Amino acid sequence: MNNEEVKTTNFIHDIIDADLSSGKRTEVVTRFPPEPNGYLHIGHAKAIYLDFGTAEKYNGRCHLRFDDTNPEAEDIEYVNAIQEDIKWLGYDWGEHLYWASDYFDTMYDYAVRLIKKGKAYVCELTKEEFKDHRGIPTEPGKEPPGRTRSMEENLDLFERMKNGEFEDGTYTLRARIDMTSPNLHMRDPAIYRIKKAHHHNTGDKWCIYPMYDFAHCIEDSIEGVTHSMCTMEFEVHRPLYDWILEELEVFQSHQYEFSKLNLTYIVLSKRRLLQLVNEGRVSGWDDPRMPTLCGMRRRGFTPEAIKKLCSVVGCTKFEGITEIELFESIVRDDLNENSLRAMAVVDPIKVIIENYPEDQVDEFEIPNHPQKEELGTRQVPFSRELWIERDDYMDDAPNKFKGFTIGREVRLRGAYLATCNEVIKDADGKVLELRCSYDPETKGGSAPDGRKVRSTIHWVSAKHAVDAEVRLYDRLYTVENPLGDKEKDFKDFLNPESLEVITAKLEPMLATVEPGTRFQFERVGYFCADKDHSSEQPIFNRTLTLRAPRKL
RNA sequence: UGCCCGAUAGUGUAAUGGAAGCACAUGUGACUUUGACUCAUAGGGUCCUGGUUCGAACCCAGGUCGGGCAACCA
Repeated sequence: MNNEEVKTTNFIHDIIDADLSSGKRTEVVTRFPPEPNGYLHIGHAKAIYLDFGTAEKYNGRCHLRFDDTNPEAEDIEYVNAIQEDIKWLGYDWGEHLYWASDYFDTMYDYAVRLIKKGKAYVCELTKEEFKDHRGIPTEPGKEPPGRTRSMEENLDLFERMKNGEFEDGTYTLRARIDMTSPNLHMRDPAIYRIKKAHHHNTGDKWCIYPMYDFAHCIEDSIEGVTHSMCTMEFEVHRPLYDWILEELEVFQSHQYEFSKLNLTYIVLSKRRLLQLVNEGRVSGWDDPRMPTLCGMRRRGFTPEAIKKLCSVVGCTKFEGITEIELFESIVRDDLNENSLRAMAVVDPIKVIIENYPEDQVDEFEIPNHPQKEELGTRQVPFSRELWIERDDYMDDAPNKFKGFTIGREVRLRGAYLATCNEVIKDADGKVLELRCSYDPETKGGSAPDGRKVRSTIHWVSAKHAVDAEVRLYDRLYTVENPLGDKEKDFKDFLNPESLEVITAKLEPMLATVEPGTRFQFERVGYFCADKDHSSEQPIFNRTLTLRAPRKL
């Protein structure tokens, strides 16, 4: 899992190649333009990967630009979180951190320039009135009265809008394009509106703010962005993007659209994510079940796996839905390669090794990774009483079963071979403990006489075990596409078993690790020490189970 | 019944007029001190109808199906 993603190509890179070889462009400048009104999720990761990754591939640069043109919706609290998430993914914007609000003065001047060209006018229509004038897709619109206003009067009105002489909603500045255009976005779109709102960067300097369509292309142009990538829903806005830059006669940035990421069992709309948080369906934005980058980080997913996914799904204009299994496979591949092994028992039953001395303790040196000797070993204590998984005992087990059954010899991973002699159950038949005997000649887990055991199970010494809160996470929804049923709300498909909290028995080393450290608990799954994990209060989150084992 | 975009195995994506590949998923087998990993192996695809061409997934025409667009949001 390295930098191979930079080698990928796609239709936008084909265009860049052509632009570079034709001389249309001599460098590649991209930008990632989040609005600071929420947390970044894996859909944004695709955009970040494309924006930063493309700049990287062409030795260009990628700007981080906060698109803060709507003070009512935005909040500075998101700014740091967004930067942290981008850095976590491994990208660096260097000194190229910008704000749309940096350009408010220029945007105002540009608006005045349009008015002077007769390409913009002040419109006194209310929202509803304009809606009526705009018409519907199949019928042309009607010209608003302000369209014929003189340039001088427009200039005066616009300045008075800026000076705060009018209330919110009374006037807008509109581009004067074509009320009959088949593209609704070209029917005299609003480019400035009055909003007497405090802005986190510009304070109370402005009471008019530019609309996205006007602001975004100008931001791109000012920064010299050559290839401005966004998702498909902006495709119909592109004629307006081009129109504004052409009328302004400024640097012509170009917009390219790709389809956004969709994954089965995942919902990515900001509004719905907010609902989950507000209604307490999850513990917060960084709940490990959330598809937010902070949630996925807490869950134990790696930035490398997220980027690899973005690389593998590619970049096209086709809006499909990628199976989550692809991502899970990439995650397991990464975690299998890079996480250390440990032993933990999540559903414990007691094993007593009857012929093992009461006070004896063995320290076994067990490899941290079966295929990577260089990752070293660790000491794991063994004693007379152990915890093993409830699943690792079965009455009258078939041959294929890997675990104890009466009379069968099993390998205790890295320790000894042991045979189960007796099972003790309660009145309901629930297994309470196993009575076993071990072979002292099999230290380390192999028999001097060469006899084979088909089963190896994990264990934790009861005397040394550390109790930990372990959070077993599963898919947040029960269906592939929770938004697919028009009759039902997506929350109707919430998986009631998406979180199960248990107390597990850990090998002692695990209590001492730093929050965020990832492990494979052998034969159980991949786990990550939670951000609140400590040696006094160990907490682990399950990232994923191991690949589903074959059925018996 | 307006405009824009799209369609390649179950899913995602290559092939840019010259043998339809890859990954995930699925089936089978081998190996294993993790039922993991690894290895081997199998099945499965160009939306439809015409046209151009020696040759079409690719170019053209018409259709079908899917998505997007009517905030003073981004």
